[in-house]
Amino acid sequence: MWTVPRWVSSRSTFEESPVSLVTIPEMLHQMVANAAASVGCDNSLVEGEQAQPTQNPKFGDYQSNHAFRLARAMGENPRALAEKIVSALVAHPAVVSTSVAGPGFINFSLSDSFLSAHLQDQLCSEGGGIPQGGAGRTVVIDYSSPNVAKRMHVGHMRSTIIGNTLDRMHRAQGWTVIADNHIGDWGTQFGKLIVAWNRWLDADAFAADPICELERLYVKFGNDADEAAHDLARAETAKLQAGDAVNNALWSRFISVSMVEFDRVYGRLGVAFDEVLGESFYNPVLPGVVAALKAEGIAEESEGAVIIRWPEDGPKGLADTVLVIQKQDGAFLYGTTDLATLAHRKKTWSPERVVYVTDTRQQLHFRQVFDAWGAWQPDHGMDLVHTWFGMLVLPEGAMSTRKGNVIRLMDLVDEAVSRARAVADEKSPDLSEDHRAAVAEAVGTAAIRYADLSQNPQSNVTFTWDKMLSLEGNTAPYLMYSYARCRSIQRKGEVTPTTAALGIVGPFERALVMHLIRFGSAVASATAVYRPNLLCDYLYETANIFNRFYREEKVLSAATEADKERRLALVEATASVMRRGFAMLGIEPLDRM
RNA sequence: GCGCGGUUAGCUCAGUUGGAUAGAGCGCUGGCCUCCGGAGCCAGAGGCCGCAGGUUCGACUCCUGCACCGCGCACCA
Repeated sequence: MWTVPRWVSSRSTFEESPVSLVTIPEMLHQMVANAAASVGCDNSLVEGEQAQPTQNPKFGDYQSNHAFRLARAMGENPRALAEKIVSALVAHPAVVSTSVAGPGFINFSLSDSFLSAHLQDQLCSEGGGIPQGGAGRTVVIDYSSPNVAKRMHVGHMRSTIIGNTLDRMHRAQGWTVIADNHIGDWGTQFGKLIVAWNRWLDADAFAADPICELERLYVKFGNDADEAAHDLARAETAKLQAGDAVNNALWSRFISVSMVEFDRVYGRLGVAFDEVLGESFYNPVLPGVVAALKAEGIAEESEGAVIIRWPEDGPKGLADTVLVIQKQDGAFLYGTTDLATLAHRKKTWSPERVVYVTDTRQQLHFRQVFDAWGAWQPDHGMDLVHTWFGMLVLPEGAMSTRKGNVIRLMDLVDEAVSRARAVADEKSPDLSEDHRAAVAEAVGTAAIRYADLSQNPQSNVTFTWDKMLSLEGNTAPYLMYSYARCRSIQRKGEVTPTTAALGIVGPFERALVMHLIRFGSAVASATAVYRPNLLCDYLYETANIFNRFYREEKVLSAATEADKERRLALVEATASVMRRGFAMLGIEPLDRM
């Protein structure tokens, strides 16, 4: 069996590298800025700029737009300034040529040997070219958060998949990640469930499929409960909260059967948490939170409830809004829990950042919570991020248990795997039964993840089976197929690729190398804006460019041994980037499919 | 009413600090050699980037106004 080769740098020390730790866009910008300074420009007029890859190879490899920005700030003609800057550029071994184009673009062409050396360094570096900007830093990521006693449906999918991918992306960049599943395991629904359990439980049904029976009971309560049942439910909730032994035993049973069900889905989708601290975990400290907020003058009593109120001239978006942290009847709300959760996270992990992954409807809520927390703990020092995503709706409108149009996450996974199985049976009859089953599982679950991840998270999603489960075009199977092609070539190549063999001959090899060296910055920028779709785009392009290379250049039957070894090295470079990308997206790399 | 999003090809959607000729998938049309995997590749048709102004060397991108759609705004999460 082919194994993943270990890359060995052909250079003796990292210091000899012409690339250093600076990225190419940074390096080129620095050259331009130095030249600009030498002709009397003040670079501080424009901050935070970088060079960028060109759209079209005819403009060279990278372009700088620095002259435009300087020219604006200085009131000069951009084209003339660009020419002045270019004439002052200091020669650099990596740069083959520079030119001024159009109204003032400064274009660079880089040498092939520099580009392949850069790729070598990337492949030999610890993160495979992914900047380790998270080393020594801790982030808590809060995602998925389903409610106990109900099966997960496709409405839970986005938080789970996007959150898990952000989790993986952060880990790949060296962050210490605490993935926390803040499950909904507390509240008045348990009183109802206990009443329904006592009245209508079908023990056999519970034994066969516990969470299905719990759902039935909950729905039945909603449909059939009379006034007396509702009164009783309130009493049972009160008993539970007072620590009644029987109710507590039932409650923990509801939670444990729910967790078993959740874990089944998580396992198939490649999702795992470090902590599962639900709402109930914080329940004991909530009275203290409210008392503290009142004592600080942050919260006040109003109409019998305890609220936090923002004035008319309050922060943007919060003006004239209210957050209720304790109801008239004394019960606490999720805002209260969220504040207690922040306190716990600060005390336990002291993270640099806390990231919440929820849908758009909770934007106001988290602004309120973050602002209230800042007022309560002004020196907390945590960066609080709510990265929201758009609504998932069905073509016929909202999904609701009442309408009976919920699509369960497990059913979606089953359907995806079964469709993938049909394709595997058709396309790869030579693989064994077990092998095809494993391929179908990997392809089906990856297709679901990718279908969600490849969209801009903030767009709304209209759910359709065919879109969700497509196996052609810009989908996970396409990426996986391209990877399997790499592996197939390697299996048959019987030559261990080495970084020393890396090089560039011709436009297709060059395009591939140019793209592969952008991997790190693609990961970094996707993470910076919490948008996995940018990473999907990058990997889709990787597959595209590789497939073009594959079509145009023979690897195993290359004209010379040098061509073959060089191209085999490029194949492994591509596979290596894809493996790392797949790991972040939660896609299993398959050698055959 | 206030706030947050959205409006890009027939459909579903990308479009990173404002950059050179606005991209992809699906669908449609036409191709792919006895050679590394056809879940693939190549080519073509298809656009008033919601409308109207503004900012500037340059606007799908920034600003203002308008239209339509979605969501949120005190005791659910």
